[in-house]
Amino acid sequence: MSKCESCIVREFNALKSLTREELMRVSACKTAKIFRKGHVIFEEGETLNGVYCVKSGVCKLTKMSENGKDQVVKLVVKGGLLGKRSLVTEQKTNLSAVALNDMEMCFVPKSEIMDDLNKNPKFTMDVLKTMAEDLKDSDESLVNMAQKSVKRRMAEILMYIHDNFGTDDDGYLSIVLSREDYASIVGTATESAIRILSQFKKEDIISTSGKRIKIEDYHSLKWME
Amino acid sequence: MSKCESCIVREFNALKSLTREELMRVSACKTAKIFRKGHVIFEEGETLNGVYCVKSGVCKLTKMSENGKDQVVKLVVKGGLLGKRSLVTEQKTNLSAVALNDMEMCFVPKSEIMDDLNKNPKFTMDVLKTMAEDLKDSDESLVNMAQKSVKRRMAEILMYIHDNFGTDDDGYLSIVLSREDYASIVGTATESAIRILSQFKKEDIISTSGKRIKIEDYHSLKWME
DNA sequence: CGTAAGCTTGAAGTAGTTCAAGGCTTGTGG
DNA sequence: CCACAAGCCTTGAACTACTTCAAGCTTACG
Repeated sequence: MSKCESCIVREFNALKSLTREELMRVSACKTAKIFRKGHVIFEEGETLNGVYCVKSGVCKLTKMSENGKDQVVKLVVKGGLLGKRSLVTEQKTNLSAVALNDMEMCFVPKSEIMDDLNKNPKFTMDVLKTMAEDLKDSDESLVNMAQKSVKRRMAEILMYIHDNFGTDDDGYLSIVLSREDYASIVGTATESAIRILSQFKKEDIISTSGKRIKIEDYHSLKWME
Repeated sequence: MSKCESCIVREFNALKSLTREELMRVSACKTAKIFRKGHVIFEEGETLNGVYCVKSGVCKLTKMSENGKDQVVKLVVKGGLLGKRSLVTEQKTNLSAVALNDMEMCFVPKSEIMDDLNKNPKFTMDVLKTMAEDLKDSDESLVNMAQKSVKRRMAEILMYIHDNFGTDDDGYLSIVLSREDYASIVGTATESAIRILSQFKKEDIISTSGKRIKIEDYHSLKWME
């Protein structure tokens, strides 16, 4: 098992503010875990006793609505921390996390890191900053959800995935989501999501191959209605 | 001007974690401000150089969508802090704040409080906790917006206002919002908001008097579709 | 007491949902 | 390696929710 001190992922998240000694202590207690595609990492309502740090792979954070449909709240990739909120409050988690492909993660027990959170202001400040950023993103999502059309939201999520997570060698989006996942991100019925994607396909804005999606005309997506 | 040390509002927000000395210093630098109904406290994109602490009155935090419509993100009342996010990150604010009725606020310059944020872990932790709570609320709102009908969302915002901000002596909601504000919270056209409220009125779930709203049958709201 | 701002209603149009059926992939066991 | 089943993906058609424009009404306020 590699050490936290030398883990590249550290550069991407709040752990970078820990001192060398703090990191070594954390490193000694962490557990590396592998989650297979589709695996539920944790579920809404569970008590988390630590945070997960994503080393590779992608997962979705979802919340169940009263109508029985899941809503995707956020996608998390390399460097992201799962369970930040539960670390700070004493509450159970309000989201579920599901692996979208095979993932490598490090689990750091709460007990190890709480002490640093209370004593290292730089670290606390850094967690605070990522939280503030999350909050800003969340405001943005809320407005998008409330005011934009399904078509527009779909265009934006495709661009978001393209820009943030990139494409594979053939030019297809490297994150492969089911139509149901897309529907759940955009907040619509699966059929609606499919219809929008079909329309994009007909207009030569995207091309598909099974579930995979390639963006052919990025510019058209950008100026969508 | 009264002192922060003896301000009751302090009990409701993160300032409670400041030591007596810290509070006295903050107190010496704060400015009391009065904002009249409808007054814009700050606007999206402004650089805030401090936080506002609400002593009385209510304000809405809104974000402008690309379609030109405002979306209400949050209502803030006594004890709430405005500009928390801008305190932590060095960024401009992403929301606008508008007074919904006459408000009393204290303005604390950033310079005064940043030092405490860096040196008093208890205070930082407390800000972190309220931020985590905001984030949870925000997730909840996102799911509601994405998955629930306008009617349902309207019912919930009425109950929310009733439960959190109470009623006046006649039983009317003590926060008075325009139909446009309701539309902007629920994320719909003003006419839709009006129609839903009219429907509630016809079904004797609410009664109205001008803009004011009284909830007659709380139970019907609760079991809405 | 007049006028502007906000509330209400109607009617027509559009976007999104739902149910139902059929077609493709992918993976599995014979 | 093929066949078949399960799980996606796709499409159609009817329905419902929401929007938009347009007009009339009520209330608050100078």
